[in-house]
Amino acid sequence: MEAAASLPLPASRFLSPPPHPTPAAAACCSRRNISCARAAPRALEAPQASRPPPRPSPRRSAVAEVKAAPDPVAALTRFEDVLQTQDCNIILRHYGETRRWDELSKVFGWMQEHDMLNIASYSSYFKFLGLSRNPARALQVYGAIRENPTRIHVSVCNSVLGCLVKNGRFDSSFKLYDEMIREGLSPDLFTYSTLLSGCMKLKQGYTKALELVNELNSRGFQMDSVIYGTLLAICASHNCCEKAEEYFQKMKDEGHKPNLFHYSSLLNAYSENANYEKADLLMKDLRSSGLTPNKVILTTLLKVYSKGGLFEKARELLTELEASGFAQDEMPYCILIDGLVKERKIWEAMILFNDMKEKGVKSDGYAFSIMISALHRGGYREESKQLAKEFEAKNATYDLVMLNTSLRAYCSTNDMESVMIMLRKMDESNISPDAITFNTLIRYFCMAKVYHLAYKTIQDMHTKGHQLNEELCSEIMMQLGEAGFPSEAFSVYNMLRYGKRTVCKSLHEKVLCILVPAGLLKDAYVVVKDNSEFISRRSLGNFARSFMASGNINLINDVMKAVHRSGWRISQDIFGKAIQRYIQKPDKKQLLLCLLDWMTGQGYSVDSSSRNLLLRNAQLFGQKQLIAEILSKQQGASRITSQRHQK
DNA sequence: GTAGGGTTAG
Repeated sequence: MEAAASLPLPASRFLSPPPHPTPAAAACCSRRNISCARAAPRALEAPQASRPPPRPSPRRSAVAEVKAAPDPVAALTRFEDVLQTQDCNIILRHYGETRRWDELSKVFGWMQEHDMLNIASYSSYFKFLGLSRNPARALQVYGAIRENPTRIHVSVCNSVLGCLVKNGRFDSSFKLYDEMIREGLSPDLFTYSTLLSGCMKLKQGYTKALELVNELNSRGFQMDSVIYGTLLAICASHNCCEKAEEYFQKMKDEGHKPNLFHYSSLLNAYSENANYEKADLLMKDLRSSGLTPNKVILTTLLKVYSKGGLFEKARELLTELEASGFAQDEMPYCILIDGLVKERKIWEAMILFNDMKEKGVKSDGYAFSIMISALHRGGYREESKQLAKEFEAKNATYDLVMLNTSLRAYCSTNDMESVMIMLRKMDESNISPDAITFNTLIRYFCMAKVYHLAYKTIQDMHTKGHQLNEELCSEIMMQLGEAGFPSEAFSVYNMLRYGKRTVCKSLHEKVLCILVPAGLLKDAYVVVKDNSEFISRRSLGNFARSFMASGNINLINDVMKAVHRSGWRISQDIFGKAIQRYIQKPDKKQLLLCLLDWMTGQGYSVDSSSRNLLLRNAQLFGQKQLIAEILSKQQGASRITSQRHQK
């Protein structure tokens, strides 16, 4: 404070004509938290023509100066003796309302350092952090609040929750809400409408909304028109048409007059099932209640007709929309074009699309993407690609859907150059690919037989956390195997296997049939060890024989056990191959003895040629006696087992 | 001047 006062301040800021009231009086008023402007009885004095206009109070002019300052923090520091928390809040809101997020955070930080935060500061700041898409910062600031009364203050809580919901962090908003309740929050209707709006885009949103409605009822709250509005929208987006009707009626019964938003939500709920009879009745109700349908209502009605296949009525309505100037953007056309396309009236759709263009209606890509996809689906690949090119020539901006749509059109006509242009556009526009993008590319690379690119794309897709398409990837796994890339094939297998979903049982055998001929026996062993029950005897046998012949000798016994666990009786020739391997490596005698012991335990025995081989070479192991004993024990055990089998 | 919601197209 002292430091600030000693700064070389420009004289004009403080030495302007004496303020009214005096600084001392202002300080006195502000300490008692009385607005100086109100305390001064200027309004009662008859204004004289000759009197100068009243001067703003020092606090008000300080606020004005900070708002106008190029560096708000420096300006705040200059006025820190004058400004109070509510003044700083005005400044904070100013930066929020003018969307100067950087200054907003700096002002908040300054207030924090100077211990000048109150409930209103937090509430406003969280609201603006929501608008500036910065929920992480809101959580950080909220988490740092130590005082419990502030932490559980209802408007602070509501604004943090609102910030999360606005940014799509629905799950964390519900979690945080539970925590707030545990800490002592008493929610109000604002809290509930905030949380309910989070249910709109949630998969299980309707169920969650019901929970919240029950909770607010049990706390003794009455639903108001805002809550009903949110609920109707939730019903519409979750295809709960009857529930929407019920709420609409209940709301009316409780004396709330529905507005156009309520009507359009219910109308939208009717459009999902194309319930045009009810929609027509609702329109009558709307008009008789004195409301006038607006663009959105009429466009939603068009959706009802279009989804219901009532194309004549839809066309009439579109003409009406055009006449009212409500068809200046492409949306109503898109609705009708989409309806026609879904009824396979693709050429009618095309005619309407061309009409729209001739009328000079600008497309941001929606109408184009509907037509491009429709042509592609209908097998009109070249026409589809031509439209993609037309859009590309007219429009510089793309979004993810339009990029995916164009990409598919180019891929299916094998236009590699255009594919690459689309990928570059994607990079330039900072658009992250989604699962559709990846699968389109993977399919294309596979079709074009550039398997290494298909493989790279699968890797990329997996790294970015997308669920792989099993059918497609397993096809590429096979192709990689055939093309001589068994390690890559195995890597695709692992990405599928260790992705979240369970994989098709036949996948294991497929990869095994790639790994074994390629000599990747250790990888093959990994596959067999975990999935032997899904692998055919034939493939198991091939694997075991190959492994005994050239697999890692230290794993031979493990492989035997794994194959045995599948329920398959290991054939003699496989044991024979294993024994030949061991004889070549006398230093592995312990492993050999283990194998022979294990065989005895499982009722296996070596055949006569292996037996002779062993006895002949027993001195190599220096265990002639021991080996002879084991073999004779094995024969005895085996005799009993085979007798048992014969019975 | 602390906090709330909702409508149409790929």
